[in-house]
Amino acid sequence: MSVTIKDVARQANVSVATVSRALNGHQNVAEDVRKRVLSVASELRYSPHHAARSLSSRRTNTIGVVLPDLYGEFFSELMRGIDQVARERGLHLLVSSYHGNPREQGDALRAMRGRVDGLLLMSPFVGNADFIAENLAQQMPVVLMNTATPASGHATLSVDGYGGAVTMTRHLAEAGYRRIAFITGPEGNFDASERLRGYRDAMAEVLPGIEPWVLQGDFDEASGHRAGQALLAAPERPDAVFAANDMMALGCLFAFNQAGVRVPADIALAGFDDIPLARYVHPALTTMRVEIAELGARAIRMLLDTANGPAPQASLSPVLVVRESSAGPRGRGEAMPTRSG
Amino acid sequence: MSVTIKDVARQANVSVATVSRALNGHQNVAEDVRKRVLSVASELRYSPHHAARSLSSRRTNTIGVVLPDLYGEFFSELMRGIDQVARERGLHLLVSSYHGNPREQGDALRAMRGRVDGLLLMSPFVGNADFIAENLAQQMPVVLMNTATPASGHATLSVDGYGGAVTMTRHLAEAGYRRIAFITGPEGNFDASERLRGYRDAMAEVLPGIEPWVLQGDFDEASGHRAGQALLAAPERPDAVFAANDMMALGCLFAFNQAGVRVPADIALAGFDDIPLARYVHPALTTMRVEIAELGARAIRMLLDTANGPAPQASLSPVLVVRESSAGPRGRGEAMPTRSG
DNA sequence: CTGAAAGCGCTTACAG
DNA sequence: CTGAAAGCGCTTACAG
Repeated sequence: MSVTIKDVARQANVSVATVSRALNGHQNVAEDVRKRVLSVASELRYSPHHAARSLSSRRTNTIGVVLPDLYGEFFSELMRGIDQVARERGLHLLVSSYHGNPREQGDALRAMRGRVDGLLLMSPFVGNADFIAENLAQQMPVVLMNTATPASGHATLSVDGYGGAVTMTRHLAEAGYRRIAFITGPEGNFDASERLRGYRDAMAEVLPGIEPWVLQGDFDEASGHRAGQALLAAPERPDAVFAANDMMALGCLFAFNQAGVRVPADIALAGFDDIPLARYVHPALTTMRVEIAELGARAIRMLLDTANGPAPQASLSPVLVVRESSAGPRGRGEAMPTRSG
Repeated sequence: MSVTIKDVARQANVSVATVSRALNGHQNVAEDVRKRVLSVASELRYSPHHAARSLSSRRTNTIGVVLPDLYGEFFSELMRGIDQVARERGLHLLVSSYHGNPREQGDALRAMRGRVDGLLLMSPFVGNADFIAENLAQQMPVVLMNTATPASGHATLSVDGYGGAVTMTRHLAEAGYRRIAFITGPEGNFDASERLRGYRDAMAEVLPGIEPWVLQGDFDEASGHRAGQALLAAPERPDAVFAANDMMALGCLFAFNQAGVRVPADIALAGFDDIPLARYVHPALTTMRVEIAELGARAIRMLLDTANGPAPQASLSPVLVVRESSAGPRGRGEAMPTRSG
């Protein structure tokens, strides 16, 4: 058996109540008693039993984080932002991912009961507001990240994918590209649909004579690679490709490299997210920078600082980062004037 | 207040003991009673309070994972392997990272008490065996990953960094390279020192007339970039660079690209780990493949399956993956016979 | 097959 | 400032 508060109390000749107070820094403990307790505790290598403590105190000092996935740069960065704030405030994180499976998401959500004081949830499935309501414990404070939940009454923090896609599409058009293909993310995904919507609206606005050209992807490298190959096999190739995220843009770039297609001389390329890798590939990738770590940090602060007021709703605007992969088709960065409109 | 086992018991007209048995799938519950209990529980959206359950059952169904860091492809892959096995066995993970800070490592280790049934620990500091012993709860089952702990009596699973570095150094020598520089990892790091040792021994063996050439790095991209610049500024440049991990190799590649130095025509390059990115950069990176996810999966299986027998010690051998970045200096992959020996 | 009761290791009013 | 005691929400021998 490991050492409990009783062992410390016995050894220090005080009650368990006093040990508890001394260890938790309460003021109503005599200084010499406090010292004795602390010294006995450290001598015995006492460490409070977490479950017991949280059962009686009704607090866990832990924040739950439920994400669709954990792998890849995006989630890695997101966790970094969340982790840093948690650390500053002395909180632990209980992380759970559900691999896109709604049943597992429900399990994960329910498994958080009695383990966390609040929840950060990313659930980018369109139309799952009811699902969230059903699986969320009634009183659990929560902040939804990049989650489509109209009028859910929950606090939300999102990346403005629509605005970002508009900006990128305009940039490509202004750089002189016309046949701009778009590789979209998974169906039913909130981020994916927002970015696609931005691409379509911007195309209609700045290149009204040109049909939007959309290829299906699912946000991973392999799907970008397949889309790249499909584009090369098309009767008429695009002169620019805008992928809904950087991972797909990299897969696409790989396909172009293999086929000997030069970027941007033959086809320009752009992504979305600005993962660290984007600047290391050759040519470096033009993309929309999303401050992913900042998204995580702001979400957890929102959770901790929103006492009982109305649920705040906020969004982060991505920033255009122009690199080599979208240098103008007539030379390096020489933008052709837009003929359209 | 949220709904507890008492509410379910009252509503189903049975005792809490029976509810507990029904919910936990014990056999000694009448079928109709079980059905009634389950239906009431789901109707009430009952979900057991984790802390209470683990306090009384003395099991948490949770495995603790304590890592130096959480960011980057290596840890992402490692977590994927661990997570998959945990999922298969219905276990949760409590993940904690200590950012290389030994005090935080001690905190993380002690914070696991009463929260986990077993522990996976990666502590790549040389000579920290005492530290681990002091901060590990006495009876806690643990598997150490890539941790230097001679005769610690704990189960360990490691990557054979020494053997891997020997293999890579021989490969470069056989491909005809002579002035092979090595970018090493952080001082006092077990993996780093094993890889460096392999490089030195292999150099002495296959290129006895040539001085080893070691640059300091710390396993991240930026340090590889700095090392690459330092190498380019040297009076006589190397004809190959072997970085102790892929991230530093990528940083180095970036420095070479910026300076217009061609890889492998001017200088060959090799890394270690085979992160997913290694095949996406241009030119694709020669490296030692470490099955990182497999390392995690095997470690957790070791933890779960090692009942009370002697602590097993195992290691994984990396595999040489030759890609464009180390094509022979006289042409594509034409290896020059080794003159040495 | 079922229930009453003890107990897991803490925290926190309540008295003093 | 300190202690005795109740209680957090469960599980599990122990009886029956």
